[in-house]
Amino acid sequence: MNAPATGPDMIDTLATGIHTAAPLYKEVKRLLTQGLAAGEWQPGEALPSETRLAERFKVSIGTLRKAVDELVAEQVLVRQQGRGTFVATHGANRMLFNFFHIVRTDGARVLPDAQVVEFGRSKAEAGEAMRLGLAAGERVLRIRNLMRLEGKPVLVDDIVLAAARFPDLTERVFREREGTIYGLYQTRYAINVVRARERLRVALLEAGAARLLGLPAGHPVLEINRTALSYHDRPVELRRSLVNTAHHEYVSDLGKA
Amino acid sequence: MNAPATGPDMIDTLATGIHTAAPLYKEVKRLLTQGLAAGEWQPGEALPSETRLAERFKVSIGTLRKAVDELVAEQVLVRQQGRGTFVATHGANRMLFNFFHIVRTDGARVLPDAQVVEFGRSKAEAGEAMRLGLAAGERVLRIRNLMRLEGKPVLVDDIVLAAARFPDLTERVFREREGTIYGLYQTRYAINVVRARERLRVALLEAGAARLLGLPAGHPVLEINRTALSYHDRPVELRRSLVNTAHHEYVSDLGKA
DNA sequence: AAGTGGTCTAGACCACCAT
DNA sequence: TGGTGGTCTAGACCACTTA
Repeated sequence: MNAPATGPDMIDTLATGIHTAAPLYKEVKRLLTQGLAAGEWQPGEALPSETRLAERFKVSIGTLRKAVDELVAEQVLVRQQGRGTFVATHGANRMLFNFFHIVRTDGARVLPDAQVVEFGRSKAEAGEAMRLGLAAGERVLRIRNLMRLEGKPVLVDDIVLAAARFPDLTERVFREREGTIYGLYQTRYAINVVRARERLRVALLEAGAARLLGLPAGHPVLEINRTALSYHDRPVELRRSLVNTAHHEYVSDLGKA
Repeated sequence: MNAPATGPDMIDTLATGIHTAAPLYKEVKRLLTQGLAAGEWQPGEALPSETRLAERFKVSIGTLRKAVDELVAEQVLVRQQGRGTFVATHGANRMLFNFFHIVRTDGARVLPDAQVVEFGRSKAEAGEAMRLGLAAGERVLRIRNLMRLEGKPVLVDDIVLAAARFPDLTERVFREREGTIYGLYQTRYAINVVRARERLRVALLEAGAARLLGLPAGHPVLEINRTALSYHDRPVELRRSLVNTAHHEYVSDLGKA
C-alpha cells in the first residue's frame, strides 16, 4: 500500500480517485449538458460563474473550464469576458453562420425571409419515423416554407416535426413567431437544436415547388436533406430544402472539424 | 508601487510581462506554424516532446499544450499518447474523413479511385489567377481526373495548380504517385493542404464529362468548386468536381465549427 | 524503466464589465 | 469596486508506448 502523497496529488486522489474510465472534465461536461437539457438554465441566461460551478461539481476551475471549453466550441454556450457564460440563443447570427449555408454567388451572406405556404398534420412515413426516432405511424407536423433572399424566392423548405413534441404548435403560432424557427423551438418548447447533418444531391422540381420558385417543373435544383439534433444527438426536425442555385450557392468549410 | 508578489506570479511576470496584445499561446502557435511551413518537421515526423518545445519557446507546458491543442483541432498535428506529436499526413483516412464528402446514399464512406484523363498546361484565367493568388496569365497545370467509387464512375475533377509551385510535375509523376493527391503535394513539394472551402451548385454536364460519367450531355449534376489552402490560408489548388448524385450524396455537418 | 502525451489541481494576475 | 472570464505558471500523477 502506498503512503499518501503530499501536495496537490493528495487532493486529486481524494477528489477524483483513480480516473481510469472517463476523464473528469468529460463527466463535468455531461453534467452540464444534462442541466441544459433539463432546462436548468434557459437560453440567453447566464450560468453560475466558473468558480461556483467548480465548487458545485467539486473540481478545480481548470477542469471546469475544460468542460465549458468544449461546449463553447460546439456553440452550445457563449462566453463573454467580464459578463459571464450564457446559453446560446438561436438568433439571426447563429442562424446565418451556423445553420444556413446558402450564400449569394459573390459570397455575401444574406438573411433569409421565411413565408409559410402550407401547414398540416399527417402520419410519419417509415423512413421519417426512423430518422426522428418515432414509432411507425406517429403524428407529425408538416410545414412548407418559401424562403426569399433579398425579396426573391430561392428555396422551398419542407419541415417534419413530431407532433407530440410540439404541442399546440399551430400555423398561427408558427407564422407569428418572432425570430428564427429554431428560436421558436427553443423558447416555446425548450428544444434546443445544437447540431445538424445535411446530405446534398440534385433533384428535379415537382410542380408545386416549381411554382413557388418561379421555375418550370422538372428544373434541376439542389436538394438538401437535413436532420437537426438536440442534446445527446436526439433528432428534432427533418427538413428537405430545394434550392435554386442560379444566383446562390451552398458553402462548406473542410478541415476545421 | 507594488511589492513583488511571491510564488508563481513572479515567474509569470518575468517570463511574459504584460500580455496586452496577443496571448502567449497564440504566439507559440504562430511559431509552430512557421516551423511547419518552413519544413522544420516533415509530414509523419514527430515534433520534439512538449517538455522540450516548452523549454525552447520559454513557456510553461500548459501554454505550449494550448497552442498544440489548436493545431490538433485543425488536424495539422496528431497526438499519440506515449509516442509523441506528429505532423499529420495526407493518407487515405484524412482524405476520406476530411477532404472527400461524397458518400453512398446509404451513408457508407467509400474510398475513391482516381484515373488521370487529361494533363496539360495553359495560362490562368483572370478569376483563377485571383483565387490562386497569381499574376494574370501565369502558367497553370490542368489535370482532369475521373473518380470511381466501387468501380463505377461517379465524379469528374478538374484541378488547377500554379505551375511554378509544382516544378517537374508531369503526367507520369502524377499518375504513378503512391497515395492521395494531397499526399503527393505534401511529400514531393512540401505543400501541405490543411483546409478547403467548397461552394456547391447545380450544373449541366458538357459532352466531355458526360461521356466519362456515362450520362447524357446536359444531365444535371452537383458542381463543387473547391479552393484548397495551406498554412496561413495560402491558396494551393482549385478543383471543380462534377458529381453524379444518383447513388451518392454530399454530406456536411453543421454546428461543429 | 524511461519517455511521451493526458488529466487534474492550485494559485496568481490581467482584461473587461457592471455598479 | 467587485465580479467575471482569459491567460499563464508550476507541479503532480496517470496511461500508454517502446525498448
